Amino acid sequence: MGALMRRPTIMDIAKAAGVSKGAVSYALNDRPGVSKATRARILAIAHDLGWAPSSTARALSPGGRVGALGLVVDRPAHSLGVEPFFMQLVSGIEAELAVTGMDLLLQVTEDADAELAVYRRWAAERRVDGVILVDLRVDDARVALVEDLALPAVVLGGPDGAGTLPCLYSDDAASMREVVHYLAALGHERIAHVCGPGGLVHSRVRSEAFGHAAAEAGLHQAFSIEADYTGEAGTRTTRKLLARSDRPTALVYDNDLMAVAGLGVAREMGVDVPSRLSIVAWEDSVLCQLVRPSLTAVSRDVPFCGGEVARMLALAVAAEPLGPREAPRGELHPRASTGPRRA
Amino acid sequence: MGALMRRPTIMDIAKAAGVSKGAVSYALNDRPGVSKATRARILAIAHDLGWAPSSTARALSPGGRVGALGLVVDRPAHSLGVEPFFMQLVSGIEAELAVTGMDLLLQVTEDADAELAVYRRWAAERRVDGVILVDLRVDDARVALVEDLALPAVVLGGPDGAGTLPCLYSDDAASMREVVHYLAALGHERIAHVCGPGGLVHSRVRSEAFGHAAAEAGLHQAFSIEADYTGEAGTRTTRKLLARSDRPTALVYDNDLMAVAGLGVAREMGVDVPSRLSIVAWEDSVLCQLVRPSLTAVSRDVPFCGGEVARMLALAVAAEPLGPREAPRGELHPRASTGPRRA
DNA sequence: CTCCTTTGCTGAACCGGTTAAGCAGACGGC
DNA sequence: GCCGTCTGCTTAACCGGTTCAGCAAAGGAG
Repeated sequence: MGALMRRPTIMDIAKAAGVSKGAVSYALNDRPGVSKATRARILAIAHDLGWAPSSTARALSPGGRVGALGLVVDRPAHSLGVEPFFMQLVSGIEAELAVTGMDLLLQVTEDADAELAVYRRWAAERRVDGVILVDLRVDDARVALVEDLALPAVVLGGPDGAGTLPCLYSDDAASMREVVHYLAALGHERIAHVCGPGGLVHSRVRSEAFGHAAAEAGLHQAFSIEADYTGEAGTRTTRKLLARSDRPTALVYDNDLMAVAGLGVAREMGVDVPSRLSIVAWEDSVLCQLVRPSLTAVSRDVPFCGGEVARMLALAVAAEPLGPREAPRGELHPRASTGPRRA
Repeated sequence: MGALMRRPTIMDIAKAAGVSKGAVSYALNDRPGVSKATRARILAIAHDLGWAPSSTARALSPGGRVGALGLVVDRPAHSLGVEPFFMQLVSGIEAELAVTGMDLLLQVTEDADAELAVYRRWAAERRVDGVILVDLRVDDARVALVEDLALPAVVLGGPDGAGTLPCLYSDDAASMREVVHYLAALGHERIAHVCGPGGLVHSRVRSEAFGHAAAEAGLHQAFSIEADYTGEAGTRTTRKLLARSDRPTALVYDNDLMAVAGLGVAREMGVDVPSRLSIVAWEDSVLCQLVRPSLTAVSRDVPFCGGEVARMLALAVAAEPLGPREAPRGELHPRASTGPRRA
């Protein structure tokens, strides 16, 4: 049988077909330069030999692509673990990449500088063809860096602060208006918004939208309070809010984790949800559906966004011009944690 | 200034230093063949030029490493999102890889065949130096495949079913005995164990251990019931269990997600936790600490396991012989969801 | 029949590293 | 003074693809 121990190369195919390396390359890449018959013969042999292109060799050629995209997640490991958002995003990205046979490099970093270092390394070592930026910050150093490195990138977020980079944004302000009007319609006046760090663009957008919507609805006791997305912050902040003499009757949390924490605190402090306190979570997830009472949540199709952003990045890598694109906005899913204000 | 637009190569360094490519390579890789003085000069120039090795070029050389490890996660996207386990594992792996400058390729697949296809592709295209196998199944086809492909791999799980592959296992049986004895000491006799799919090795190990420990403790009404790790399965199974006339007084869940779902069902059905029902979750996570009552859980250091398995894989890639290794066992963290059985 | 174009292929350079082989010069032993 | 060895470097092949220039043969136009 003369079993070939090493993986077959195009040279092996060329010998078997009695043609040159070049001809094989043309045939395998569907490029002109070989006759139909020769192409078919080469493809058949390649298939028989179980040939697959060496990603490293291919990437080495001038203009060659690595066939991989990168995603860096810069959040403390423990909070990250419990947030469905990232894995949902990742599975959406992967579903798209699977189509094109590309891969995803995932990196978890502990701080912003480490994240910048990763992009620098990826660019220098040619590890990826492009990157996806999430959790856009105000004056985000990453935007300037990837522009400077000429590393193709797409921002999930924006469009403010995305610089010249293409981005996929959702109209959080509109969703926030929906939430506020919903709570106002239920009679709530003292509403608190537990938001994420002010350094995050989407956090800022939501807080501003919250303020505007509340003013529009004539709610003068509504306010935002900053937390950091972790369960502990949710617990701490909620305790403080519920201990006030002018206790809010409704709370809007910027993520599901803090909302669940808040629900726990309410229970602990004997504040019944939803009769005494209404709770709305921003990201929806199984979590919101599992706890009791189940949480009213703003739900968006995260896997879809992942796929979309991957598609956009593929275009950006191919140097296709690309502007900001809008994702379907998050929709409010009323569940058991919200109800009319009791007198 | 003569700014160099393209990334510097060793050829650029060689020219600047007035030596050959080979000398530069020796210097940069800390290999003999250049004098101390020349080495220092070359390193300085490399640093000035901001040189970084091209991962693709390096990988192309005979015996060259790609500098990346692969992890495939084969679970439905939505359940995966909420389970802290994977992200914890990933961040542990990354922390280790960051030291050596390697990368992690993550792939999420929807079924076992797709997972096998990924390993085949990675091996054929030389995308990774090795892979980490999680969620070991009984008669796992992946073990045979990676052995066949000569793709270095480490199993997180086992040691049964890991074949000749090195593995990192934890003594789940011992942890399960601890759980059962703890519940027995609280007076519980009717204990149900909501386990994962029987096809998973660790699921089977835990179920058997549960049965043995219960028998040891003289609990003849203890039994395991299979579910699939999703929240819905947790909900459904718990409903069934709590509706029985001989309702269990304690439930042990094989993951945190199902435990949280179970807690919700108990609340819904008016079964108070912990006075009427005790609940133990297997994986610990922020989730267990956030819900009310907080969940008693078996906690293991998942990030540590991730780091350890990455270290082991690095050794396996370097063809160092490697046997099964034991991870610290999961420890029971009693919280508010367990208490003495009430008459 | 000649000239020009197209088709189909070959040969070789190239990407950016690694590494074996070769070689000049210094140095030491006897 | 001669030989052998070690040091420090160069040269060139090689990894597995892509791609450009070149070229022979076939086909069509005039």
